Amino acid sequence: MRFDGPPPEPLASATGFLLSWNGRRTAEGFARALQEVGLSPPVFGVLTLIESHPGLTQKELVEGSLIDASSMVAVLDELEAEGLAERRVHDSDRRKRAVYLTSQGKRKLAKARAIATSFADELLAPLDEKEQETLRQLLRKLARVDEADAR
Amino acid sequence: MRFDGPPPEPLASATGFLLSWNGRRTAEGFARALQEVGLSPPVFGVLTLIESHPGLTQKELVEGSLIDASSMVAVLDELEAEGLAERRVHDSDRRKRAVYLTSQGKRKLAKARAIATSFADELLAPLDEKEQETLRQLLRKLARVDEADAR
DNA sequence: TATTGTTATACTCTATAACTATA
DNA sequence: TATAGTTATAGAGTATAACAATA
Repeated sequence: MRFDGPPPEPLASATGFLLSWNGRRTAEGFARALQEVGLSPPVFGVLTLIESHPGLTQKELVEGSLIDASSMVAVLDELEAEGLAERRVHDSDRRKRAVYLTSQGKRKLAKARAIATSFADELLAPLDEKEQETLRQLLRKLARVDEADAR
Repeated sequence: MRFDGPPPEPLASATGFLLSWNGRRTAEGFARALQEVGLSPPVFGVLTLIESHPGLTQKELVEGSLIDASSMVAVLDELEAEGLAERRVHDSDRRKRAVYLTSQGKRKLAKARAIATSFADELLAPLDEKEQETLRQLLRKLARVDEADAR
């Protein structure tokens, strides 16, 4: 799909279409930006998740992410092959693997996060700071993020 | 990808991630809703485009949509096979095909539009009307829709 | 018998490049 | 020689189901 120009009318007046279009454009730009450090968006997401909860099992990573079990195997294989994360056998249950970042993984994640932030700044440049914050809060509400926190 | 619950923290605090996540969820829900009338989102988009500009050539449809030339062939093949649109040889240039909706295509589009509208209502239900309008305008601004109009 | 992780496989979507027919 | 449309093919991304190891 092409994202060089604005989305075509008459669809561009519908909020649902605008959500899809902006979302897809964001995802593709984000993926392109992350290629700089050789990461894909799912890999970046999993790195982020491991950092905030070191030692999660693969199953827990699957539950806490948007990725299914077999894709998680591929992601972790890649992370291990590049020395960014490691699977350790779980203490009490040898079926389980506890996953940790290596120090190299932590450094890579910091780099990737900087790239993601600067990409987001560029993406959101058409909006001033107040508008950006309004958008963020509306999107959180739409995704029901805060309701989930309140559970 | 799963969209049953809210997106995982800590990513859910980033506007860029929220854009991708909401966009993808919207696109998938929209696709599921359209299955009711046997249409895919690209097919729906092309139907909409033909309706607003009857007689466009395939090339013009490609330029006015987000779909590349070879995918457009597949979309139009499908529309013709189902009797929703037809390709006519262009008057002055026999390489070109001018594309029109059939009356059946117009009826189907009306049905699909009703489904799309009711899906969007449901999707946007967490926001009140004023918030929905704010979101719509922020997304248009982000997509630079109005700037393009002003050109 | 159930669960964790793995493998093999198939499916959808889209992009690329080669081909045809007309200009 | 260039353009409109078509066909064939390949690639990314993801999902499904069968399988091995362990509980």
